[in-house]
Amino acid sequence: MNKNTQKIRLSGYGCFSAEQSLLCGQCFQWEKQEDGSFLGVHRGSPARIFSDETGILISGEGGEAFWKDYFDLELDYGKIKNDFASDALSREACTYSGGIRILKQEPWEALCAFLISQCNNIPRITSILHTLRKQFGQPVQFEGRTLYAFPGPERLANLETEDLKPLRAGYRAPYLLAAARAVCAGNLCFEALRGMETEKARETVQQLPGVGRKVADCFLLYGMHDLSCWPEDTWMKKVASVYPRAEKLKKDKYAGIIQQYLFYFVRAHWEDGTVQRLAEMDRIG
DNA sequence: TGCCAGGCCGAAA
DNA sequence: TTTCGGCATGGC
Repeated sequence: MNKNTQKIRLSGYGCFSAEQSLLCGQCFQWEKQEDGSFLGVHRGSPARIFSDETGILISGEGGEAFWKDYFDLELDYGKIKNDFASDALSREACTYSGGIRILKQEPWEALCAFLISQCNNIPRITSILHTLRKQFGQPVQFEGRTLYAFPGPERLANLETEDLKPLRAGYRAPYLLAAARAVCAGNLCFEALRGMETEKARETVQQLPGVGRKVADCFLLYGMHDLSCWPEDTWMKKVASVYPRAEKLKKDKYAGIIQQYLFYFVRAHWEDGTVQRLAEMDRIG
């Protein structure tokens, strides 16, 4: 065990599943292990995360406050779910994906992840980001393995598109470089974005090439923890097509959390017709 | 071979 | 203001 590695147990917070929170598509750096734990690096700190009904077990670097902040454990998700689950589809989404918490991700990493996400699928996004970390990130030794921290903008800013060929990211690669250069040149400042109203922050980040409304909202929700953002995508358009209440939910203070519940549930239950049946019940009721 | 995947962009209507 | 094709890539 490294000298900085600690074992931390967090219990009594509820509404948390490592599996759901780390693999629901909001982040892409955690790898599931055979024992059910998850291995990854957050803000340069490697860790193994495990959760069950008794709480969360963390073995790794970074202290208790560091991981409590990442998982946003102080926010009362039980209350949010109670307020939200007033119809059949919402209740089902809460039951199915109620272990999801919106993580407080590192902003630069989240921005890159959702630049890569456009017109892409989760396994491939994960693969591209893994290659990016391995090619350009700082290696971190943990439990006898080599993990990789996410490369900072300064590492990417001086590269050329050709250097990113191994990522197989296609037309998205130049977007990463442009974002890195904007951050390094001071044209995009995450601290400044924190002080802005949502609309102004969205407008600012959309000035980057490759950032439209969807990528901007994903970045604001997952990277800046603006829980009011609703990153509407193809799946949520499917929800809206059968579920009129989706329009109202977009304006909720916790719209992002609700969107993530619905996204996870609908992605799993669209093809078997469950979503359509529940939405129909809501219309009749 | 064709279509789709947590879009964006610029041109044309 | 809306619509549409192209953009890289990989899996099915």
